[in-house]
Amino acid sequence: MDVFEAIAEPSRRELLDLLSERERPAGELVAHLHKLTQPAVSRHLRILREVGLVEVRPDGQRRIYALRADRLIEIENWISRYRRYWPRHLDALESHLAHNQKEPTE
Amino acid sequence: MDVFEAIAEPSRRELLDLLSERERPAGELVAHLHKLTQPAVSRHLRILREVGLVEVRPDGQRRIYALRADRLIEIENWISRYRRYWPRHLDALESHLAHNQKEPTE
DNA sequence: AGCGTATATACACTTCAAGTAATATGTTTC
DNA sequence: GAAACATATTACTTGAAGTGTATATACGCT
Repeated sequence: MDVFEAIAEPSRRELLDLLSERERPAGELVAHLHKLTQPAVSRHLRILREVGLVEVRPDGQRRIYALRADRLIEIENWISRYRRYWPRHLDALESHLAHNQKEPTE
Repeated sequence: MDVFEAIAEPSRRELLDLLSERERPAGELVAHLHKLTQPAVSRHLRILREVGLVEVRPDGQRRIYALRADRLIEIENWISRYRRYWPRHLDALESHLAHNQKEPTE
């Protein structure tokens, strides 16, 4: 699985978003992704680790996960060539962001 | 299927890259993606159309496909929050780009 | 109308991703 | 050492996603 496939799954993007705030133990991540069971989250974390998007270190019984954003540059790499299509969308982007933040999440 | 899932498949990214240069008829796209059969390319084009990343217009027997980059902003949206992790990677990014362009494509 | 071309769709199949329950493994606490 | 805790892995089911082949459909030309 590559970086693009890794982020295609919404749960893994959510994990990355959580870790972009700060490193967290696995259990905390499980608590946030309440739509999934603990084994499901564990599997997603494993995929992210294998792809190189997170790293983990033991802390007693716990496993502390941290973001490792280096390979996300591959996404940046690819998407950057499309930026020229929306030079006037920056305002729209901000509106878009505001709109998303207001919408309720089902 | 959403935008992230759409670009997870390398063939579809390749199609988008080709169309970012200029609009092209379906047959030209098939000719470029020689790893896939014509029906396989047609299915990928259909997925891209359904997700809203390309649009098509008839031109006699041919179908002319064009990029529609608006929804790629969702990728930009998401990846932008990770930019802060590589402030010093811009040079590395350029090196990375150069390296990729030199590598032979299998 | 028939034929050729361009391209979309149907069908059959394979692979594997995603989920859960159960279980295994390692660490800590008592 | 047993029990509790934290979390990874296994086994299994389901369904999605990918492919090639065959075929259908639309258009152009004669």
